[in-house]
Amino acid sequence: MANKRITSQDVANLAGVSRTTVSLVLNEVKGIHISPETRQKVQDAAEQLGYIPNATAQALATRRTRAIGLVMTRSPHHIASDAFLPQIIGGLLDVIREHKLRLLIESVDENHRDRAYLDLVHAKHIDGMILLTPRMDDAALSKLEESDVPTVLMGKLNGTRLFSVDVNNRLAAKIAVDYLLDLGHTRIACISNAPDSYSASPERVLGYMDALEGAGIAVDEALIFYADFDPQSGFERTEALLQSGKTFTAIFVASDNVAMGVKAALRAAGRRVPEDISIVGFDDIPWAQYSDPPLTTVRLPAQELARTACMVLLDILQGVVPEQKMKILGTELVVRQSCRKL
Amino acid sequence: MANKRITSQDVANLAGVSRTTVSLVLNEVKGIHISPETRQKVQDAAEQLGYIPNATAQALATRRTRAIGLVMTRSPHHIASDAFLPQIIGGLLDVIREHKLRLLIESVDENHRDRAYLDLVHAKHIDGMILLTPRMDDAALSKLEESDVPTVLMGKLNGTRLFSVDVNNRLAAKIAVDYLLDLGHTRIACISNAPDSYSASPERVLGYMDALEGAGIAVDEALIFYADFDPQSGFERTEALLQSGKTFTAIFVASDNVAMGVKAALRAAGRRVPEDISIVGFDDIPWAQYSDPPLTTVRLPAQELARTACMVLLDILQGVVPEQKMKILGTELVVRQSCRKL
DNA sequence: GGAACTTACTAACACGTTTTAGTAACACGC
DNA sequence: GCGTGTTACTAAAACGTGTTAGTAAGTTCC
Repeated sequence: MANKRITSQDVANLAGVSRTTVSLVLNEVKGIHISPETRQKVQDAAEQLGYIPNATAQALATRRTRAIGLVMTRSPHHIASDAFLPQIIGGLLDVIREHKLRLLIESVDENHRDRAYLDLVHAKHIDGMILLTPRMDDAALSKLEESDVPTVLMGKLNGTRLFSVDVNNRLAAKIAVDYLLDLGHTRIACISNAPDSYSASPERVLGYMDALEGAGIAVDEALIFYADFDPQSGFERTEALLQSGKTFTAIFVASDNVAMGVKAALRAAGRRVPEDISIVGFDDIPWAQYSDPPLTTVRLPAQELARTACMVLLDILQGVVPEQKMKILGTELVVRQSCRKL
Repeated sequence: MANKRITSQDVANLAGVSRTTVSLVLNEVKGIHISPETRQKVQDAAEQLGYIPNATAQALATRRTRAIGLVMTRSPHHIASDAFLPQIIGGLLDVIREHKLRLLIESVDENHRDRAYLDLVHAKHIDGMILLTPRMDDAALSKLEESDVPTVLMGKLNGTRLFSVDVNNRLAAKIAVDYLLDLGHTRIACISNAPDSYSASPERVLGYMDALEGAGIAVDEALIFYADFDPQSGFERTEALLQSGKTFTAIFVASDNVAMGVKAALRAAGRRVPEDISIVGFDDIPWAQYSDPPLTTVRLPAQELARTACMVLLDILQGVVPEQKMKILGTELVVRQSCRKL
């Protein structure tokens, strides 16, 4: 049934006009005069033939692919257990669909990411990109900054020229730890979400420190651990924390995903939540409210972040320069049942 | 810094050859004779200029976009809480990167999906597609079947001509319920993962029935509920189940994601897992092993499914016809601590 | 009643590649 | 010295669109 592709030429022939006219009518180019009758003829012909413009040819002619890329630098293993990814993709798809764009997912591996970012855009696969969880030590990023590739970061990066969308990680963490302090906890451990080369991680630890200092409590470095995104790493850090022999009555875990592992490790060690140990998480992934006990956590508006990042990128692509370099979205402490009053 | 795009013409000029030769050399076209010196000259020139072929132009000329689409028919809300999506994307990216392809994510909304599938391919955005959780009542699918668009289904669809990759949902469900029977349970409820228009859902319910019938237990329709992918729906169905007044000692929940809500509802009603109620899940999402108690569930090899689907699609794209219409991957009952012996 | 403008279109080029059809030069067999 | 092959390349067509520059006809202005 190899039905030949229908081109704008076919439409032109059927309508009895030139290909140019077809293009002008179907793209609703303004500032140009086409008679209503001709317009109708073209539309009818296109309809009748079921004409679908070839996106590739359009992209070549306009030098716009109408696609944006979501670029991740994490390993396939980390991607697979990222509870946020669906929310982010959901948010992006929302905006993208409205604007008739497409979404390309790319993961750039550690080794040759220096070229990869730029290549993506140079090869004209995408018009611009959204960069997820950028690392501060990423040399490739500085190349990106120098070029004029439309880019929006999800996450903060100190001293970058790039546009970004984020939450105030430090303040949100402080509020979470303040909550534990208010409940009377004074020995509070901290397990951060990721290695400290990922900007959100040290920010959240700083917020943890801010809270302690605000309460006049000395920070004990031995109570601070850095996990690695997934529950397993939370499990391991918690084992280390328990074996350290340090006493503590609460843990601030800067990632719900990691907190899953933390809770499992506590359970394995016979410590109950919240009776023995209180836990505050971070992110409010969809499973946080269904865990046992329901996790008290900081709600990070993942979908909103994605939506906003996408809208900023679209602005840039249309030549509109956003008024602010960095957009900060609000967070909210969601109190559930994983903490108790001392 | 608007550094002009470098084209193959630039490379040709620098190397002192024609554009054709550049193309022949860089694409390593075989069956053609180019002297080693010329070959070197071209490669040097390309290297020196940092030449990156324009993917759009290549796509137009070759009529291959080197992109495949992951198409979902679920709503943005469901996408956001889909614990599988990251695994699937991870699996796809694995294969795709090896083959220097790209991955396009598309969600097709309920309303106008009749055209949407075909348009994607006709517009030449993608060479082929992987369809996630297809619905049996999807009229658009039959149009897809008639066309010769390279497509692979993740999930089973009765009587389809399309290639598909799946697990044996029915058998896997039977094994899960057999396990509960072996533990001595006889009053076993069933909460399926999704409405029964999604093929996996009725399959799993059938497996549940198979097990009961195999044990000589009559199926009680009042113990069977259909959830809607997310934890919330599991919560609600469980409330309904509890209010029905029916007695039961175990629940087979055909989705870990839904099981999260089921457990929360049981907890809210004061029923403990596994002391009062045993639960077997399905999927083995990354959080199943970290829930409290760790969830006994059927491991569904999500990444492998995605990888396999992708490889089948690539075969089709290269003109290789897979020997089997349907590839079935194995599942495995992962026994943890959410069930007790009666 | 001619210059200036507007309307309604179209011819032809541009986008950057792949690929087909060729060509020129040289070798080989007889 | 003439066909036949082979080697090493190139000119030009093709892919399907967007867009610029132009044209012919009709209208308005004074």
